[in-house]
Amino acid sequence: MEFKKYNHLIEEKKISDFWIKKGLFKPKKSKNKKNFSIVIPPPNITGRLHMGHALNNSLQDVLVRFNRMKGHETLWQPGTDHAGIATQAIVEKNLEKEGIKKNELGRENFIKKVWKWKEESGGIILDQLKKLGCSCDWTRTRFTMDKDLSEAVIKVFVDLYRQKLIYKDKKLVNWDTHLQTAISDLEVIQKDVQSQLYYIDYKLENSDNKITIATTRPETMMGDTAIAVNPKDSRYTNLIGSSVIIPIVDRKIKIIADNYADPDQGSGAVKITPAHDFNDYEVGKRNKLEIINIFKKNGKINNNGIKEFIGLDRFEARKLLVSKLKENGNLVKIESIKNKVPYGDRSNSIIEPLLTEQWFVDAKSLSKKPIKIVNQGKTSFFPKNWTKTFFLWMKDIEPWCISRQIWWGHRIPAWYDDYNNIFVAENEAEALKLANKKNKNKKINLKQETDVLDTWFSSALWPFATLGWPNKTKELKKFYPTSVLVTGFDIIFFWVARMLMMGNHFNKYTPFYKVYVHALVRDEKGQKMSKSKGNVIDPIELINEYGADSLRFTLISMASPGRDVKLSRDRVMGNRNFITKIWSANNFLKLNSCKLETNINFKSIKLPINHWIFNEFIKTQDLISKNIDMFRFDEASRHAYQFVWHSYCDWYLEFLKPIFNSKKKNEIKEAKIFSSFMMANILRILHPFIPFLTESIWSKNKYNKVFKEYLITTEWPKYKIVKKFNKSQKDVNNVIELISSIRSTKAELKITPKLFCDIIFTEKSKNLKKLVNDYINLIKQVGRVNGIINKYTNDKNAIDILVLKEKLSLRFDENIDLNSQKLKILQKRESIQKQISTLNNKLKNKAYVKNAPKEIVQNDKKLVKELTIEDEKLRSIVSSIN
RNA sequence: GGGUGUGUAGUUCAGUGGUAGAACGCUACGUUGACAUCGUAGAGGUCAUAAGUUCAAUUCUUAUCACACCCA
Repeated sequence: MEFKKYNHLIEEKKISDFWIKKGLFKPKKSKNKKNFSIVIPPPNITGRLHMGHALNNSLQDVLVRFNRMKGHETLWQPGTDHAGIATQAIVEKNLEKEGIKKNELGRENFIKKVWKWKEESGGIILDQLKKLGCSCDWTRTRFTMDKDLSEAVIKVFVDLYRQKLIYKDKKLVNWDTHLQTAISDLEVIQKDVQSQLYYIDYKLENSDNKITIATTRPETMMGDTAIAVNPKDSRYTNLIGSSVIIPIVDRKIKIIADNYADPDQGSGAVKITPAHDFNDYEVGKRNKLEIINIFKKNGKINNNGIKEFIGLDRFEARKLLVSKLKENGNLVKIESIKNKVPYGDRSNSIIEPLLTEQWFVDAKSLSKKPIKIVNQGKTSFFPKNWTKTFFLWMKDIEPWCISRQIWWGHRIPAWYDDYNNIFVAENEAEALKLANKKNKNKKINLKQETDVLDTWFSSALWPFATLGWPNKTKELKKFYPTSVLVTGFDIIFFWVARMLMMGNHFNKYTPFYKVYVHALVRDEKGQKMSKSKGNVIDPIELINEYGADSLRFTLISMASPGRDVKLSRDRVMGNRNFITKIWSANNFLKLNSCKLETNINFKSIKLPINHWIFNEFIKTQDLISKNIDMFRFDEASRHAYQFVWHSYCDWYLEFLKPIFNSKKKNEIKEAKIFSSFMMANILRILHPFIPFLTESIWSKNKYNKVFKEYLITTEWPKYKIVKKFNKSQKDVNNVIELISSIRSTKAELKITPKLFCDIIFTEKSKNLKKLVNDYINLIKQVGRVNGIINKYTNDKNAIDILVLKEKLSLRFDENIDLNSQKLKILQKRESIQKQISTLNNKLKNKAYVKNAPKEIVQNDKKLVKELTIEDEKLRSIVSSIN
């Protein structure tokens, strides 16, 4: 009979549609009244599924499916975020292709275009997650710009403002001149670059003396308001307080003393430009220096610059200024150095510190509660060393700049009157009320703040806003706090910390009990995947080629704590083979018309191999369960793989064959039912890892009739080890060892495996003899044995071997060459004797016998005895070969 | 500069204070109508280096080296 191959493309699509159509991803009232919930880290609407997503969501799905099967009422809350800057940039670019400019379109119309784009292209990544098998409750899909979520954002903003935890301030911020918006310090990437360090002479006023400073940004000289030297730097003490002239710019500034100047850096004197450097800004504040801003918002020189530079881009200005310095003889030297330069993570353009008015969250105040919560273990990180990283940042947190000068996002609910008074309220009507109170009897003209909020501001509310907050919904009651957050370490600060701040501020409870932090997915050489390196593996491509199950199983099995996932195509292929193996094992059951029609009555199970496989299964089931609970996905999947392939397929199915070939009707019947029963249970324990294949086989085998459920909602197996089965479990393990010994002996003797042999007992071998007799039918077929010869003949074609420390002889029908075997035994003896002697040396050591635990010493003694006996038996075998 | 993590078989990784494991790869051989996307057998390790603690260290401590990441 020939079977169809498993077609993952067809099956996965079919099963996925089926689950969704039947609504099986929705939370289902639980009998045990326990709840389990996860909120998805919302991918942004411009995103496409990459390996990081695939790993992140495969792991969540394991947890979700596992807990659903455990009978908990389970919600996996999906959704996307609006990615303010990224989305605006894409839509803007698309419009430009049509010749439409954003500013001509106007704010309102532009936002309409963004929504249109979102409806058309913003859901792709969610469809990709469905393809991966994610069992989110898709009917609850949320978007950070949804009406209710936006209301939550506004409420949070207003509340925090009233609590003075949000404020407006004029500060130096990270300004992206390309996007023309402020960004938070987390969105700035410090990159190592090769730069030029310019040494420039500033002439002292009324003197021919000069002072040399070093800078990588000569153009900012136009904004210089001092030169700082270290008060302890004896080279300059006499110059403190005197004035110098900025070359080219021709403006007078003072030399001041400030500890910021490092005598060992450059010349020890440093120019101070408070408007364009964070450190200089502090120096300026300390010394009450003037602040001269020389840049426009697009990075071009403004009217504060010298005449011929106005309107030049910052880099052109630098070039021109350097050439002028050279001409004038002010440039001492240029040094090539490595330094860090700030870049915007979205625009990849150099960030300019710029003095502007922005909105800030008092992160310091909001950080206190999360620090406490994590300290108390109410939210805990796994692996736990991330706690330290979290604290390090949290305890040294800076105000969070939340305003963005873009259009797409939550517009800040603040209104200004003509006198620039600020009124923060949930809507304009409320703001007007406030304004009326303030400006009695005056005519009021309100204008809303044009800035929008940082996307992460709304993401910070994700765990409760998606559940209906601020309304007291039943979802909020049931599923908040969420059970676990699964995320990559790269967004611990961006997202996790901020959710902890907001969650703990606005709710009685912390947003999640546990945070499982997984690693990065890299390529097989351990390199970060990036488009520029061209080593990106597209998960969708792998899914199409090998199936979602194969990809999932690979990622899950490689998710060891604290280690990056090094993914290669070969590995996915290997796991595809595992999928195929299960499929073909099921074909074997079908071929033998194995069927499960009712549940199993364990008392009626007689066959030792069934006892064996069952107890081995229980061991596996418990290991998987325990390991998933401990977030050891790698271990869990390893045990599953090991059991299914090497116990069920390699041995159990082989042991079934002699039974199916026999004429014992009762045994055949039991074997057919029990093998199916075990298959059903295998499908159950594998389901969280490889949901598609398992559900597909489950439905084809009609197991839902017995278990009254689809696989996805069936119970996680709850069976316990049957003690009565222990004897046969041990026996079958011994039979396996015997058969393995026979096989390796044949291989060592270079006898074709095809050949059958006889078993002869040459000495008492009481236990072994009984075992062989009891299991002779299995041994005959699986071990290729003719039978047992009870009479010992000194046969030249026979060889003695040790199995389970007892001796037995294998007799072959053709001449055998014992020499290779002899060599093998001699090697074995050598290793045994070495072991014996190390053990004896240990036992001679009085300190060891005195200090080591008794069991250990006892065990050593026992081992010496056993090894000595084994060695003696091997010796006699060798001598018999002679 | 500060911090974190990782060095175990050819590769990717588990693991343990007291006999070193898996998967993939490799080699040889193919016997059974589930499976060649397979089966059987096998080779392969000074557990990064050094010192210390201990009766005993691959495991604990410290230092060094290498690599990766985070923060400044």
